[in-house]
Amino acid sequence: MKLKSFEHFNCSLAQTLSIIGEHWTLLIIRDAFFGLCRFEQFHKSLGISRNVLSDRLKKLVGSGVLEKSSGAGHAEYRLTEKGLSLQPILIAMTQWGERYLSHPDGERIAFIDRQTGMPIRRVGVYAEDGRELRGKDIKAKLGPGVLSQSLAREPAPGKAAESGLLGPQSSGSKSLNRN
Amino acid sequence: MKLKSFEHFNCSLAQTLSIIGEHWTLLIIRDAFFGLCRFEQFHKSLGISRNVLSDRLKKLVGSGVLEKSSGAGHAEYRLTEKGLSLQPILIAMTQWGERYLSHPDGERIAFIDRQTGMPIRRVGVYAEDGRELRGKDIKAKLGPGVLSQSLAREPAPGKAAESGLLGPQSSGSKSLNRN
DNA sequence: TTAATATAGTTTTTTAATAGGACTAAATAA
DNA sequence: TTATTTAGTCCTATTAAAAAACTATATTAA
Repeated sequence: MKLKSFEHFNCSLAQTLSIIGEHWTLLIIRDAFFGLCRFEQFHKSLGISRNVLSDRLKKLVGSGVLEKSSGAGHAEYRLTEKGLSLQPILIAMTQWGERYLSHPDGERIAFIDRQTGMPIRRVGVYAEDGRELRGKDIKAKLGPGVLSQSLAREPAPGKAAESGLLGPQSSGSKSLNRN
Repeated sequence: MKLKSFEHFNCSLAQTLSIIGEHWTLLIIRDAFFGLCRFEQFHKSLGISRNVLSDRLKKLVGSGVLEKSSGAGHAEYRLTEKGLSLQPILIAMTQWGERYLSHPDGERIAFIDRQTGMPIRRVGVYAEDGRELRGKDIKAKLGPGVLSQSLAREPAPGKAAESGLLGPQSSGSKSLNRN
């Protein structure tokens, strides 16, 4: 059957994954952050099949993450503002890999504040006053984008409620953590 | 052909994707953050095929993101410390979706500091002194985990250099942005 | 001008992964 | 004992990805 898409879930995470969650997509974006912009560059850098690369670039242009310019005889793909805003996600994932999948020879990559030369603060969840938050320090508050719909619509029989994605209790605010 | 795995790239992001980058995986983890812990709960919540769910749960246990306990007659899957540390990634992706894929009825989800009741600071990249950094404010510094290997090993002929993933210039520190 | 090369794809074939449903085994409840 | 719940496994049809060959266009070299 056709690969199930996440874009019909009324969930910001699921819809984000429908754009950047496909195989290869985030590595293409990563290369774009490192300055690659041409088809052959992505192909060589990643070893990705040309047909898949072609498909992914089209989708990324279509979703506004990359923009294509066919200026000087050859195509160029560059990150838009929307694409540049993925930077915290990429860095958070890289830092997680550095921490939990570390290389025996030591650190692979660190991110430096160009202005001061100091390492950046670890990407994490911080309170407005700067405290670092984790697990049950944080709760998720649902807004009208999910609540209006979940009150108005009945889920199709035999299918899981898509708003039910938010957990067993379906309204109010929930801990983003066990218990 | 077999789906190409990213785990042999010497790259923290690629290896992280080899663990959490498969179809459905991040939504399973999301549900685990919302307190779901049983096979049938994930199946119903997501509408995922049972065989795929079984496969993903096994892999997540194998990589230490979830732990399985078969205590009270039924299996339970719970986030480990390693899994809980994915929270900033999930929240950053959710916030990106809120911002760029917004729902017509308004906000879907916001994250609240339980202690103060205030919204959390947006997950982003911050300097040690608290300034928010973006694009070319940040540079990537390569460490021994990539440099020692890239000096010692020659890439296989006909294959892209895996350390070449870090862009056209292969050592020193690079901007994590175009320019 | 013609030939060679570079670039950006498309097409084709093979194989693996997913969707969906049926089935199974064990434990629990009625 | 029988029914039900739970956590899977198994099977089939279809889709997506890998790999390589091919095409079209533009640029460069002879």
